[in-house]
Parts: sequence; structure tokens; C-alpha cells
Amino acid sequence: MPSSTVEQYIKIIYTQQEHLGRSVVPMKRLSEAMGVTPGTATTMVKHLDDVKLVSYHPRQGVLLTTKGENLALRMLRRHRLIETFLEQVLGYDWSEVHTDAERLEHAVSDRFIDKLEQYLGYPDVDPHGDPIPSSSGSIESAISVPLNACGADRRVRIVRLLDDDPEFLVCMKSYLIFPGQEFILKNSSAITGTVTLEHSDTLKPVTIGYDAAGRILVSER
Amino acid sequence: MPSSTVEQYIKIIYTQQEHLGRSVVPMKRLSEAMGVTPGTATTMVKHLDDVKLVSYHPRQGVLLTTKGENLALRMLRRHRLIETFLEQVLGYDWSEVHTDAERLEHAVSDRFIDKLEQYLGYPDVDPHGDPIPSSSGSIESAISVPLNACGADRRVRIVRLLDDDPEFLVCMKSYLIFPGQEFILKNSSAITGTVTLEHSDTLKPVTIGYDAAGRILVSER
DNA sequence: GCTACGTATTTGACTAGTCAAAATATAGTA
DNA sequence: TACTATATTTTGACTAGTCAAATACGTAGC
Ligand SMILES: [Mn+2]
Ligand SMILES: [Mn+2]
Ligand SMILES: [Mn+2]
Ligand SMILES: [Mn+2]
Repeated sequence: MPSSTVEQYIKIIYTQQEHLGRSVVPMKRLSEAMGVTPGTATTMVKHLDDVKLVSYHPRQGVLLTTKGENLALRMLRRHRLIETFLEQVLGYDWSEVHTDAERLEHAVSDRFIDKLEQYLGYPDVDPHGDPIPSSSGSIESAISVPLNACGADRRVRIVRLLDDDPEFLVCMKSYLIFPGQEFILKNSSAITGTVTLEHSDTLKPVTIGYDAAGRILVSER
Repeated sequence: MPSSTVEQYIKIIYTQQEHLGRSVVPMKRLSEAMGVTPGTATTMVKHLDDVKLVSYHPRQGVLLTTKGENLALRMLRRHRLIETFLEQVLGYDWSEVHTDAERLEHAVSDRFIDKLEQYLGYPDVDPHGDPIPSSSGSIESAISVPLNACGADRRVRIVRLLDDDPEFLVCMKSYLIFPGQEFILKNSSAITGTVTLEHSDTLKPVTIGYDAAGRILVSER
């Protein structure tokens, strides 16, 4: 049975691998994401390689094995089902769910997660639009593009937000930017570095920065 | 912030103190309840004394301070609210709730517990009839007596079971022995060491051993 | 008062996870 | 090619929690 520390490393390696596109995750990246010193990450990664959860390429980086990927998906499943529960059932704000899920994910049993999933009615995404892996480990994300890579005058539907920062989330919610909401993309200017949207119901205009828009995934329609 | 290990020691010291009646809990007792060697318990208890959670009386035993008692009640509150949730909401059998609660209680935040309590409608006992301490730390248990200390031909209502063993609980449930059920106490014999009950609705008779009956608390009426 | 036995404490060793700081490799630049 | 900046690895040390086994108490019985 993996310790919560191991679980956390594996989950972070997965998300970093996904985020980097490239396959190997360098130690600096990993240590920063884990909040530990680089030396600590190196030591741990060697151990993870020993137990076949990752393959370690000295001086280059680390890569999940299939076994590691399975564990990562199980952790993501736990994390996202718990977040969904906290928001939909216990009434947390979506900016608060992440912190608590971060601890709970390491304390729940498989029985708990399977019953929770059933109780929630088999949701396929969490409050941030992150897809929830099935118990068999399959995961499918809706097709989407970053908001800053979208053509102007398009009608878009918010699909997912790639940021856990509570401040960011509170702010987005106040603009009605959360999964399911629809907007018209009025203007997207690489020169000024802004993206302007108009909510399809309220018609309220919102302007956000280019990099923030990069963390918002939408589907064009 | 106390570690989960510290939380567990404190909770166990509380329940042992309650169970022994006497105030100090000897090391042997504590180490057995914790599943560690006596030496380990001694070391830990000295540390708990340093941080003022217990007062340690060498070669006699250990005793919670007020600070320790507060922590213990917070843990009991968590444990019992979680057990209630697992049974009533997620549909666990009452024999399964204990194990999962044992881990979760160390991973939940105060926010979680308070929202959970609200969601559950402020229950005052858990599935085993154990009273749930309030957020301010007050706890009140219904007046009750052990079933083996009851006069015969009395009508009794099951209040609480003092045993976590899944096998015992599954068995009791099959006899309808769980909080709220009513029985007529037909016979209680110290000689044969048995207690015979009859369910007040189904009229089905049940005979259980004297010591098992000691772990069943009832209210006479 | 002395002995035995059971309980309690001490000691030394081990594991998982961590940091600080020194040593080393690598890749880019002059 | 030689130098330098940066990433990486190594080393030694530390903490929390644990066990096994040696040692020390304390009390009940003789
Ligand atoms: Mn985590
Ligand atoms: Mn999420
Ligand atoms: Mn516990
Ligand atoms: Mn209980």
C-alpha cells in the first residue's frame, strides 16, 4: 500500500507530465510542485523507480510507468469525486474544495469512493470541469480550446478551469466564468494582452488578461 | 497542530479512562489499545506530557489534562459524525463504518465536520448509539444500564452498543439488537450466564451470553 | 524481610521523509 | 575550447514513530 507521500508524488508527476506535454518531468519542476528541496525529490524518485511506479532518467527527469499512471488516475478520481461532494452536497464554495480534498484523498477507501460516486450520480466532471476517471481508470475530457486561442465573435461555453488558486476562482465566479456558462467572445487582442467576453444571458462584458484566459478552456459552437 | 498519531493516542486514553472508571490508564492497557509495544507508549506519553495534553505519573499511568480532554472530544465528534454519514448517507452497513472513520477522522477539517453535522441534521448519536459531542465540546449520554444488570420481565429499549467488532455487530443486527429497538427481558440468569429477550414487535426470542449483554446498554421503561 | 513475577522504563537500532550545503554534471556563451 | 550559470545529485544530519531486548521497579506471597 503506497504512503500518502508516494500517492502525492505520483499524482503531481502525472499532472506535470500532462501540463508539460513533453514526457519527462525535470527534478526542479517536480520539487517545486511538491514543495520540497530538489535533493529530496531526487531521493524519492529513485525510490519510486525501485518500486516501479516511475522510470527515472538521471539528470533528465522522471516518467510514470503504467503502474504509476494507474495510481495517478486513482488519485485524481478520488480528488475530483471528493471535490464534487464538498461543493454539491456539503455546500463548500468551489474555491475552498481543493485544500480539503488534498488531504481527504489520502484517507478514503475504495469502498468509500465507489459509494460516493454512486451517491453523486456518477458525475463526469468536478466543479472545475476536471474530468473524473472511472473506477476502471478510463478518463475522457470534452474537446476544448484555451480561451486565448479562440477566434473573435464566437459563442463559447466554459468547459474547464486549470487553476486551483482560490483568489482566481472567487474572481472568475463573480464574472460567472464557470463550467456550463456561455459567452460571446467580443475581442481577443494579442497586442493589448486582453480578452473581452459578454455573458450570453446577462450581456455583461468582462475583460481578462491573456495568461488568465489561457487557463480557461472553452468549447466553440 | 497535533499529528494523527497524537490524536489517536489522546482519543484512546479518553476511552480507556472512561472504560476503566478509575482515573489513570496504565501503560500496559494503553499500549495494547494502541497496538504498540509498552516502551513506545511510554516514550509517547512523556512527549504528550511535555505538550500538556496528559499528565504522566511514572509507574502508575496517564491521565488527560483539560486540554487533552478537549482534543479527545473533538476526535470523538469527528469519528461519530463520520460514522453516521457513512451509514445514513453512503449506505455502509453499521459493522463497516468504524474502520473507515478511524482513518478519515484524522483527515477532515473543522469546516468539513461542521458542514457535515448540519447536512446530517445535528444527530445526537451515531449508528452504535454513541453520543456525539457538540462543537463546543459538550457531550450527554442518555441514561442507560447494561443489559445484564436489568431486572427480568422488563420492557427495555436498546440505547447503545459498546463494541466495534464487525462480527458482533452483524450478529446483533440480525437479532434486531440495535439502538431504538424494544424488547421484553424474559430471563436473566447469572447461573447459566445467559440473557433471553423477546422482540416487542416480532415476539422472536433471542438468547445471548452474559458478557455480550454487558456491552449492550438499554433504558428500562 | 526476601523473592518472584508482572509491569514499566531505558537503550540502541531502524524507517520514512525531510533539509542544508557541498560536489558534480551539462549545456550555452564567449 | 574554456568558462559559467543552472540543474542535479550526494552527503550528513534531523524528526517522528516504532520495535526488541535489557534493565529496573514494586508488590504480593512466603
Ligand atoms: Mn494530496
Ligand atoms: Mn478540481
Ligand atoms: Mn484513528
Ligand atoms: Mn460508533
